[in-house]
Amino acid sequence: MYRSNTCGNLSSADINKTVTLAGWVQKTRDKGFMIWVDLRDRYGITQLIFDTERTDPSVIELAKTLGREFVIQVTGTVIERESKNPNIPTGDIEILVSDLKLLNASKLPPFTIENDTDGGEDIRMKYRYLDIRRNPVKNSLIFRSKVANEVRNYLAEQEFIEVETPYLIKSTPEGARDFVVPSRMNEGEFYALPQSPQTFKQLLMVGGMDKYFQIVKCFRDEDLRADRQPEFTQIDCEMAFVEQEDILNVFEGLTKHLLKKLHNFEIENFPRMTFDHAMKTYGNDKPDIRFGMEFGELNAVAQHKDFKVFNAAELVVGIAVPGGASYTRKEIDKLIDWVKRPQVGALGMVYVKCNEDGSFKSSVDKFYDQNDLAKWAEATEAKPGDLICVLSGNTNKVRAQLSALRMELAERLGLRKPNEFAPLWVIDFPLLELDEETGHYHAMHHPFTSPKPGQLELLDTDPGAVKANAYDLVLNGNEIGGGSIRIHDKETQAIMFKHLGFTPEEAEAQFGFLMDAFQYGAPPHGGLAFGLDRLVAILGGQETIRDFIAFPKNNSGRDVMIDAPAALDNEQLNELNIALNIQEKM
RNA sequence: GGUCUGGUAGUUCAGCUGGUUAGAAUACCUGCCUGUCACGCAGGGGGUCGCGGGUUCGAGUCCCGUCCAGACCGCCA
Repeated sequence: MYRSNTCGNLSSADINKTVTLAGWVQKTRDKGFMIWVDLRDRYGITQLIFDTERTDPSVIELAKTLGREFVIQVTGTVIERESKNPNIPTGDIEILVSDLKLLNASKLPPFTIENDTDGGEDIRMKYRYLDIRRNPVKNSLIFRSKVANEVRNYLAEQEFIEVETPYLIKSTPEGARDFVVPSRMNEGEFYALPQSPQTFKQLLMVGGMDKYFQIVKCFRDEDLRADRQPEFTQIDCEMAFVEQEDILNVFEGLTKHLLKKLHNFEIENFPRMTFDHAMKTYGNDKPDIRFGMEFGELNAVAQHKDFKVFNAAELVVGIAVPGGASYTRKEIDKLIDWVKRPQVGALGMVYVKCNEDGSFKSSVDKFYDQNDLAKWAEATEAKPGDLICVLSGNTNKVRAQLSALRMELAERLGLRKPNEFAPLWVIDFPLLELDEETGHYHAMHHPFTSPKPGQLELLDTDPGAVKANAYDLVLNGNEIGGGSIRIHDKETQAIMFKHLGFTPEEAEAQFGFLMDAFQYGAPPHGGLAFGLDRLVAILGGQETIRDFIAFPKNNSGRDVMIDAPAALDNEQLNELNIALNIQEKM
């Protein structure tokens, strides 16, 4: 037996007990007459004491050699501390050690194993196994496990069945790039790793599985972000014989269950907002509604004077920044520089200070009088003391820019409170999205999404106006889940593929198996998938998902710990019938 | 593919308009210390300033290139 207790559960109730503990040396404090050692495991820290008067000299001698992160086993008596530490759960007691065994020594760790480590991201990733010993990472992984358990509890209760779908599947040209795996037995052919189990879960519905879910890895070979990894985990769900309303209810229930179990946070029915309304009011299809600062469109009250910039603009739109009227000229100039950064891309910004006395001072006083500005304030719901920030130009671009400004200012003003949760359904997404570069439409969600009833005909006349039975669940400005009611008949699916630019032959070659299945009694069905990594991070109050993934990849998709990806040797390449074609860099 | 920021001790960083022997904190090592818990005190070791080239009497500092890391844009059905 390595241990009788953990380092987190002894208290004054255990005084005089003989216990055996095992763990890592967090820290030694050698006072000469006594040595204290903080012993750490997953459960906490317990203080060990080696006393020149009460401990065998040979044990003291060994204790003096202990360094950080040595793995030891001790046996001793639980005693009451002479000076207690109220900051930790085990602070009333310590272990008077009688036996010390060194289980394994440790090299000096490259960074300190503490909550506020001295190590940067880089070095922590290289020694991730040491990083995981730190509370922030350890607790994040434990939290993730809890979330996954609660998901399973809830869905099992609702009679969902967890089914595993294959990881080695077929590449399709739509959507994200696939990770590709060469087949040794099938010369010159490749599997692809799934971007999502989409078609398989639909086939499970055809197979009568009715209510399916899976906590499943998905893979996308696209560039990364703080909240995007090449392999990520989805809570993937599908239901048969359901309408959109049924799905929203089930997964609103799941989200409520998680908020209740993990944060004891209760909330009434989630608000619902159409995609069009979200874009108009927040410039964004995943608005953070923990705070206001809603868009006020100003075309009607700003395009009647000689200000050419506004008159030429498709959209003039502003937001009111609470308390912003007190910003200095310098601060406002910095704000203007911020929106002009290439990442945001605005050409400039007009501002209006709403003074406490009800008057207005703007950067365009030359063109607009107090009456005009009062109407702007009305449209943006600006109060005395606020600053109205106004952008103009191409509708889509301006909305994106003002949305970026809204989020940035809210962050600076502390309006994005991590312990507040504001879920939201965004519904009625467009079915298709125009690719500005190619001029072609592609599926906004995916090609299996059904159009709203009666809108199929619109596809020929005004494809951009067709709305889909598609919905996203948004939490605090993050898309945490999305789904749709699917197409379940071959004819409609064929029409969709046609509009997405597939020839009938291409559609048959890539998705023939699905359309075949639709001919054998496919039930109406739909579903949704949550991004587990992001969901866990947001529920955990963090922006970055990396600490909620045990072994994440870095910005360039590398695992710096195992040093992957890596080259294959020639023997392996030969076996796979692969010849490399790498151009020498000039 | 692009924009921006960074790379100096084990680690996190400072290092001005180019100018003696490149610093601090922390970690580490040694000694001291009768209740520590961010222990304290005294001392010590520790550097290819990412890499390559250039400008210069002289480069951590300026210029060019390159590699690496991070954030973002494009991308992510």
